[in-house]
Amino acid sequence: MTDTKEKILITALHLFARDGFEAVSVSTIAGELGMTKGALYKHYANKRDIFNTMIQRMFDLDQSVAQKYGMPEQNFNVSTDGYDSVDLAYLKNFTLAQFRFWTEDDFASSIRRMLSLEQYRSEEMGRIYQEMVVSGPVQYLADLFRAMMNTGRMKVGDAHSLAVEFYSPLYLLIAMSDNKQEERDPLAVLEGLVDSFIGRWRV
Amino acid sequence: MTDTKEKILITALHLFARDGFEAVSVSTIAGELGMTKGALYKHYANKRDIFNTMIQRMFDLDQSVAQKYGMPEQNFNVSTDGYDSVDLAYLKNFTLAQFRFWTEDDFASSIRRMLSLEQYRSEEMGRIYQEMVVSGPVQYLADLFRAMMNTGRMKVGDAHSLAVEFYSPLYLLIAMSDNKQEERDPLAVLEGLVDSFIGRWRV
DNA sequence: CAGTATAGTAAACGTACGTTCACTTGTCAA
DNA sequence: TTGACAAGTGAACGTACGTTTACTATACTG
Repeated sequence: MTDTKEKILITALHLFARDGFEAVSVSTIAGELGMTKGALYKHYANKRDIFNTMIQRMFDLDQSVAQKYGMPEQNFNVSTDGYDSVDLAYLKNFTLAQFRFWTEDDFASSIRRMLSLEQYRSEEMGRIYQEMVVSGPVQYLADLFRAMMNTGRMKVGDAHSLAVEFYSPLYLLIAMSDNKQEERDPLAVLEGLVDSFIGRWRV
Repeated sequence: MTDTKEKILITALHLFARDGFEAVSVSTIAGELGMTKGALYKHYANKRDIFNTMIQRMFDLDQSVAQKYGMPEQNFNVSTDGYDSVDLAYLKNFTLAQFRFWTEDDFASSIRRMLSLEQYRSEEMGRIYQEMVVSGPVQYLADLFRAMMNTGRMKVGDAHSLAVEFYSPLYLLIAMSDNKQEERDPLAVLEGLVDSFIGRWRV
């Protein structure tokens, strides 16, 4: 029962991430699982309910990942507390882990692609997508850099611009990884750029 | 006649850019223009024909823009000829113009958002999107940097990594600009980062 | 063992889709 | 003036959609 409900969620997520919510039919989801669409309504109230469950799952996952890597919780709301123990070297590990998370983790990668397809449909979806992988991380890093500058753990500069500079390669390389046939190892490129950044801004 | 056909194209493009091709109905497009859907088929063979015309228009536009700014033609195929007269200062102007083009030009901005919504639906759409605003520009810049290094117009380094470093802020700021309520001027941030890059890599 | 959820099927519901067609209108050249 | 053509209407086509319903088989629980 719970197993079937979970299979529906993951199957639907994969389809939504490729074609978008509206372009995927309930019949297709059910067919992919070898069942009829009627059975699907024993587990979810309607099509939108499947989608909403994914979003809820994503919010839950985000919190647990932030805790796992010891970073101050984002929860898609930036807080300026708890930055005291973070330095540039630790930030590097977190950044590489973030890349792997958004490209290799099946759920995270799928939800990211799905939300990128829904981001213009409503103000709410746009906000969620932005806070998850666009302006959210930038805002977060800017606050982090400001805190590090104030406590002498980093040279002083324009925190917002530096946040854009630091985060943008991660964002671009994630987008590039959606396309296969990439010859260069994106993780090596990312690591090189992070090292270069650290070399220029560490005290 | 030609005027109506053009209005249909632009109206459909705006709708496709917000909701995606499949989620927009022919009735909605016609209704937006105050006509019935039957009339629409006097101008386009079917719904897909409207979409294909947009793509063709985009390829045409890309060529003319590349010529306008005096850059060697991309045409979504990277060529290593014609890089001789380009230097880092000129590249800065081109980069700022590119940002304005992809965010302010109505057609370019709409087609970019539409293709981002279609990029996972087929291998072909993914390739077009990538070559237009993701790996295409990176490849192009890498070739450009290599040529500049070989002729002593730029310090020597890893061209591909530098291309990612140079292009990624542009790509991220374009994505951020899709979300309003941005307080900082993205063009100023971009210009600052480009200046910083030039300062580090000019001979 | 009887009874009651649970998880599934198959068919039907009304609605909306993309597309076609017969028909009407206006324009303009022969 | 007439006749062809371009552009639009509105209804109809068949199909597919999301959802509901009546029914069935299975499995746990008193």
